[in-house]
Amino acid sequence: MARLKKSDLIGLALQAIADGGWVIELLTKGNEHPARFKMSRAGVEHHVRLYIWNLSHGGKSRSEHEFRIQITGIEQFEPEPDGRTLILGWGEEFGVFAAFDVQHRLGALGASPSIQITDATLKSAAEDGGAAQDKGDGERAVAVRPGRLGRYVENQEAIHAGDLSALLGDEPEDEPTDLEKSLIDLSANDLKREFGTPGEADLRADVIAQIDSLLGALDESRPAEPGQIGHNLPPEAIDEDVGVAPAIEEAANGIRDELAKPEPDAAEVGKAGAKLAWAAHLLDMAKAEGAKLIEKGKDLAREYAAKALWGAAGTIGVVFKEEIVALLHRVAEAVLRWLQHVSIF
DNA sequence: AGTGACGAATGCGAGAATGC
DNA sequence: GCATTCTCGCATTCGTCACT
Repeated sequence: MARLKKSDLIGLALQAIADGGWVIELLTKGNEHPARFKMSRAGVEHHVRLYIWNLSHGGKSRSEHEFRIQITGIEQFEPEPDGRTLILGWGEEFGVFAAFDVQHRLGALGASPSIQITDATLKSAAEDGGAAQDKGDGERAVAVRPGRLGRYVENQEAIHAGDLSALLGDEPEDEPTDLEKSLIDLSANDLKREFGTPGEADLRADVIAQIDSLLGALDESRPAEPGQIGHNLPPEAIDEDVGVAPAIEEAANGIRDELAKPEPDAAEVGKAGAKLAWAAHLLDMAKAEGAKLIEKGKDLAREYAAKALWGAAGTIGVVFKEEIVALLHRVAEAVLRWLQHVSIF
């Protein structure tokens, strides 16, 4: 069976999460295992530790239905402090990830322990998006299609507790728009860039002008007594009713700061642009789905955006917010034009 | 090209579950 | 109670890859 290299496995998982609209910042080298990374989207941010192996069949002498990962190269699993820990197996022939609950695997490991999952669970996930298998002792092995891996990360605890609604929901996959995909693609760190070429200054000035309009519109739509919002928006802040504006402002200011430099970090600009495009996407979805999301939304990021758009306290005018959505699109498009101009393929 | 490290394939054994 | 089956974990072997 095809076997992927460690760097490919890590890349596959990161790509699956990125395809869900998350901006990924890898904190370890490409083949370092476990991999650690930061995933962020519209003000929501998770630090993640990723353990991943190929999923293989149990062997000739084993049940034909048995698949497993074999834990090699580590003495024990170490959970990510204040973050998420993923134990994944990539099942190439099923096109799904197997995911195991780190809370049940925190003890010392043997010389070459393995963790099993059945083909029925893997097939079921390939069809339905996700599936769980009771392994006894309260442990559930989960299988998840790549397009929903981001949801798995967000709802890991509930899913291993048996609530698969986040994986099985009828909502469309959180597919990024073409604009977001293009920005994410052009945010690759290994792309060469060239600055100061003819026309580049004009494109750069256009981005800054659009950002100024956006920040101005945000200022105007701010309630009379806004309450000062902190710098970064930590994940736990989702529960607070602070709106999506701080995350937008942070991304916009980040772009402006970079573009003030003679040689900006284009990858950072691209990632921030993707964040703005995603915010616009969320706000569009929230507008379409209306206030019901505020009550029922399972996707925290979308709920968060819905609150921001509709104004949880009724203090923010929709007309202003629609204008802001349009401005977010314009900034992201301007960033894309600039990135396309400075990137060398 | 040689070497070592790593990871997957394979086989085996222990223990639990099930059926007679 | 015993035999069989199944699940799970461990050990060994072997192939692949990276490094020198």
